[in-house]
Amino acid sequence: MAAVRTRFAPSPTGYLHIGGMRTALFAWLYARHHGGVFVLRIEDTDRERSTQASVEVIMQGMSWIGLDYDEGPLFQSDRIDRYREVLDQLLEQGLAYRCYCSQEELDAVREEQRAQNIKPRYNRKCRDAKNPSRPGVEPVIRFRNPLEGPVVFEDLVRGRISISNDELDDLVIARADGTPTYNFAVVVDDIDMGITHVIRGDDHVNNTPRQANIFKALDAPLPVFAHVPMIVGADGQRLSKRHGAVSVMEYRDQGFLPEAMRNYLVRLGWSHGDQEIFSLEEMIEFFDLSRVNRAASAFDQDKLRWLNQHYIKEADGERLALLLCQRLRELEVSLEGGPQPAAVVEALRERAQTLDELVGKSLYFFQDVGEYDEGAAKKHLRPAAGPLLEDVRERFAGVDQWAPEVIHAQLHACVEAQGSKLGKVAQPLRVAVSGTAATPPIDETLALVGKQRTLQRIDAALAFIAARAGQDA
RNA sequence: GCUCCCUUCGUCUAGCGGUUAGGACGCCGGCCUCUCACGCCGGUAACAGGGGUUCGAUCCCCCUAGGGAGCGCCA
Repeated sequence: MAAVRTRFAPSPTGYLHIGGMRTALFAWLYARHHGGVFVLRIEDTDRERSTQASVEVIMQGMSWIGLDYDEGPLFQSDRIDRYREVLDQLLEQGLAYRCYCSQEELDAVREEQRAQNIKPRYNRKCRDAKNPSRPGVEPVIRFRNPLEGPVVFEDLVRGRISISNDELDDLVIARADGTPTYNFAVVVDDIDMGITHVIRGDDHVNNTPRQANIFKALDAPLPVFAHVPMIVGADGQRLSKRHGAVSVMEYRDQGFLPEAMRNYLVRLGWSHGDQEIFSLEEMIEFFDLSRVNRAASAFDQDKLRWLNQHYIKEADGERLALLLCQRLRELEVSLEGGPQPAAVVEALRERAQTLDELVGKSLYFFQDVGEYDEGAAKKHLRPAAGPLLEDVRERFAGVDQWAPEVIHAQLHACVEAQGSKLGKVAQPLRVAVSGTAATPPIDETLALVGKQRTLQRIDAALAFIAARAGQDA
């Protein structure tokens, strides 16, 4: 049995789309599962729109999510000579022909056909003309598609698909400038690269019969196809910017972990029983194209966030600390005099769904509390909290070992002495020290904030309470 | 318009002729508790519609509806 060879063949005309990333994942997993070869091919025959920058974006995206390739990146633009060679061969064999029809003529024909409610198709004017050439007109090359009979191909996710040749027309395979068009270049490439399984988005199903005919014309065996469904937005419409991020790099920037993204993507349109969490190894072991769903699936940010949180909880602490520091630096937050980033990560990791959130919740450990959260201050920094804060401040001031257990003990001593409850002092403290009403356990939080900063912030809160009392009076 | 494809809770999905139609996210309760979160427990919610086939259809066939894609000298 021939080794499996799959490929990912994006066109470098912008960002790396989430749907493209998932297609790449599936193709990669299929190859890895079968111990086969995964090829990266850049489809840049459209020189107008292709850019080097997008090539880099594609490669970054793949490496971020952990997809390596065994061959490539191969560029179609490097293979122009090869396409020309095949084109000549087809011309010579009469399997393709030159077409001199002008754009205007073609448009007119199409318009006419649309008006008659029939499928717009090339009228094959030049197909059998004895001498169609016109002076001064650079011809395009068209494929001489069979006129009748069915075209059949096997699709691992959809089963056998059959279409009649009389639905197809003689597509252009080379432009007037001699460059090959997509449907032709893919076929030549897939043949030359020995691709056994063509895994791509299902927007290509309708192209497949045309391509199948070219495979036949070239006397090459048909690969197995697998058309994976599209990813749509929450509203069921084609995914676009207005649904939020569509570029994988945006998700990285928003603080998603690559393993979360990968896990989310693999489960979108594919399943292995009820399993939701997959390590890379498990994905490779279990992945199978026949388990890929046929219907389009909606991108669900909430589920992605849930997975991301799962992986944040699981991730190596040092790695997260590094990511945290990196982001704090970008925000120009100084780590000076603050707690160990790794300790902050431990305190916060199960409270954040993204790295962005983690960073947002960690700010008060590293910099002064600016404005108090309005609701929190209103509720907790009230006159009644004054005596408690004063008492606990005094106790804290006398402490040598600034550690959670010690803080905890002092808190309880205070509560007892004041005949109060823990919440009555913890909440005001929390607001004083973080500006918000939600933080990790208070003893842990205070330990991380540090003794000096805690005392200062209690003082500031006391001042705030006093000022407010003055205002009310 | 023509051709092809798709259709199970709001969402991702399991199901492969006989099930109380299962899980996950979300949502709603509850427990835990100094807040938030985690965790745990419980709940809400689906076979697009109509015909067949069959003793029996979510599952097989047909039709309808809805959605998507293609019909380029884009990929």
